[in-house]
Amino acid sequence: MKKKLSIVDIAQSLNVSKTTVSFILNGRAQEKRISPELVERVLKYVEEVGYKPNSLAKSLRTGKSNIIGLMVEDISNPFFASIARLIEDRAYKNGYKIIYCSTDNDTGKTKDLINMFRDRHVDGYIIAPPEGIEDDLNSLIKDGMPVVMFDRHLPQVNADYVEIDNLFSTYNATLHLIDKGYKNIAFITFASRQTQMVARVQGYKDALASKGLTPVIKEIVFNQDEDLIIGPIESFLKEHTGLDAVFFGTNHVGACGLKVISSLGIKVPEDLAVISFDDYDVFKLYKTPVTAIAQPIIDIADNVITVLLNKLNNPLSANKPQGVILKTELRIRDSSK
Amino acid sequence: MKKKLSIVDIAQSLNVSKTTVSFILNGRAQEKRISPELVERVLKYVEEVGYKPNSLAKSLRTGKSNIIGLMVEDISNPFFASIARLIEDRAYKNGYKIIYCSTDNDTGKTKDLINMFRDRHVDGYIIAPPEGIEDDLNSLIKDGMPVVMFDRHLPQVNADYVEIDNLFSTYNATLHLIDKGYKNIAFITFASRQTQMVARVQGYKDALASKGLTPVIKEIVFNQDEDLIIGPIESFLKEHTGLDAVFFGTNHVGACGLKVISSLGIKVPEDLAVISFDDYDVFKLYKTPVTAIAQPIIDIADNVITVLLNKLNNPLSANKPQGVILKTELRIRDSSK
DNA sequence: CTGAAAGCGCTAACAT
DNA sequence: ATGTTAGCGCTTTCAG
Repeated sequence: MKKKLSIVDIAQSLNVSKTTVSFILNGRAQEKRISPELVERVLKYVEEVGYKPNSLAKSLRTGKSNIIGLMVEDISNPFFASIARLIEDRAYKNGYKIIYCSTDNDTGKTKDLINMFRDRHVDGYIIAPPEGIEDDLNSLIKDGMPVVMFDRHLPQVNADYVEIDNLFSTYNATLHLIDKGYKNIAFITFASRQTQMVARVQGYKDALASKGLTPVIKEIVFNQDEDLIIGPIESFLKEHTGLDAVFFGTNHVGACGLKVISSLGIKVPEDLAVISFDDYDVFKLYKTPVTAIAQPIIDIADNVITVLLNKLNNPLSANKPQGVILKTELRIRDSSK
Repeated sequence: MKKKLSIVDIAQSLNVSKTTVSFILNGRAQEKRISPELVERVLKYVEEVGYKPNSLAKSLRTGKSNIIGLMVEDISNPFFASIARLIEDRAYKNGYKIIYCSTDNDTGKTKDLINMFRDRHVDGYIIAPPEGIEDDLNSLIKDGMPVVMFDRHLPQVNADYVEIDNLFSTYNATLHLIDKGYKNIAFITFASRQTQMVARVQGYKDALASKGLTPVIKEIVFNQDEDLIIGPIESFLKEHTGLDAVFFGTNHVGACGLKVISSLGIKVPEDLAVISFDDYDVFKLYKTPVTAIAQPIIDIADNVITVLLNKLNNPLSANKPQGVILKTELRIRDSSK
C-alpha cells in the first residue's frame, strides 16, 4: 500500500517550499514571478511521481468542493436519467462532479438530502423540486448557494429555473386530437400540485373549453409499485366507456396506461386514441406507435448547467434569477390518426 | 448568511471541552464515562442551534468519507438506472452516499473516474468494469479499498463480483427457440470481450451446437448515436433473409433491433421470432410482446451492496473474494411462439 | 521569488 | 470524567 504523497513530500524532494509548489500547482506561478525553470521542474516531478493534491483538504481550506448536487424525482425514470446523464457530462467537462439522488417527490426525504448536500459542502444545487421545500431552498439561497430548478419550479422560491412550455404543449396536443375528430378526451396523470402538472392539466382544459368540450380528469396517486398505478387506470378505463381518446400526463403514466390498454384488448386508435407527455422507446415501438410530446432533453440539460456554471463563476452577479421556458415537439404517430 | 457553527463554538457556549463534545456526538460518551446529564445538555444544545459537524473536516481527519463510488456503463440505460436506484436507497439507509458516473465502457474515461473517486476518498467502489482497467482496480485493492464488480468481472482482478448466469441464460433461451421449431437463429449484440458478453455468445453457440445448428453472429460496435446501431442491424437483417429467429444480446440492441424490424415491416414471430436479453417496458408493450431474459435486478443490487457493506464494516476480514452468480428468468411471450 | 506559520473543523492520543 | 494538544493536507497572508 503505497503511501499517499502530500505537498510537503513534493516540496522536500525538490528542496523548495511547499508554498511555491502550491502556487505552481494552482497556476499562480506567473503572478508570483516564479522562474519558468522551477515551474517546469516541479511540474515534471509531480507528473513523474503521480502526485495528486488531496481535494478534501483543499475543500476544507477553500470552502469549495467542486461538487454539484443533483436531485431528480427518480433516476430510474428515463426522462430524468437522460437529463442526469447530459448534466453529468457537461459538469465533468467543467471540472465539477455530480452527487445525485432521487427525491421520490418526498418532501421529508428531500429535506434530508438537502441537508446532506449542504453538509458535504456542494457548490451548487440542481433540483426538480417537490412541494413543501420552499423554506429549505430559500435558506440555501440566502446563504448564497447557487440553486437551479428544472422540470418545474416553486413560485415562492426566487431562483433560476428551466422548464418547458407545459400549458401550450398539452393545449396544442389536445387541439390536435380535437382536430382529428375526437370529442371525449380524458386526461390521466399523477396527482400533483406541482407547476408543471398544473399547467399540463390547464392546457388540456383550455383546449377543450375553447371547443365547448368537457374535461374528464383522472388523477393517480404515485406509487413505486406499478400495480397500484395500473389498477386505477384500468378501473377508470372500464368505467368510462364513452371515451374516444386519452391523454397521459407523463411517460410513466403513459407506459402503465399502455399496459392496461393492451391487456384490455383495446384497439388504438380505433377504440381509443392515445397521446402521452414525454417521448421514449416504448411509445415509438408500441403496437400502434404513440403520439407524444417530446421534451428537448438536450436543451434542458444545457440550459440548466449553463445557468449553474454561470452562477458558480460569477458569485457576485446579483442579476435577477430568471426562468427559461423551452418548446416541446408534438410527434404525431398512428395512435392519434 | 448565518455563520456556520463549529464544534468549538458549541464547546465554548457550553463551557466544556470540544473533545467532550466530539465524544458525545460520536456516541462514545458511555465508553468515556461522560455523565448522562452532560450528554443530555450537549445533545439538546446541538439540536437547538442546529449544529452539523463539518463532514469534510471529519473525512480529512478520519480518512473516511462515507461515500461510495458507483460506476455503471450508462446511467440512462434502464437496467443500470434501476440498479443504481436500488443501490442508492440501500446505501443511504446505511449512512452512505453515492457518487455515480457513467463509464461509457471507455477505458480512458474510467481510469480518470477512478482517480477522481480516489481523490475524493470514497470508501468503496462498485463498478461494471470495462476492459483494460485491471491494473487500476488491482492497485485499488492493494491499497485496501473495497471493490465490488457487477454485471461482469475481470478475471485478472481478485475482487468480489455479482453476476448472473449469462451462459445458461442464453443457452436455455436458445433451446427454447429450437424447441419451438426455429432453426436459423442469429445472435446480434455489441462487440465486446467482456465476460458477460462472451458468456452470452457462448451459451447461444452451445445450444446450437447441441442440436447441430450453425451460429450466425453479428457484432455491432457500440455508439452513442443510435443510428449507427440501427444501420448495421438493418443491413444485417436485409442480407440474411434465411433467418427465422433473432436473439438480441442486450436491451439496447434489442430496442434498436425492434425499431428496424418495425420499419422493415417484418412480422413477429411469423417472419422472424425474437428474444432479447434484459426485460423492460418496450419488450412487454411491443406489437408482439417480446420474449426476454429478465435479470433479477433487486437481487443484484442487494447482493452488491451487502457485499460492499460487509467489506466496509470488516476491513480486516481477509476472507477470499467471491463471485455471486444469480439466476435469470426467461419470460416467454408471443414473439417466440 | 521563497519560507514560516496560521488556520479550515475535526478526532484521538495523552494527560490530568 | 474532561481537557490539551497535535495533526489530517492544503492555501494564503506576511516577511523576508
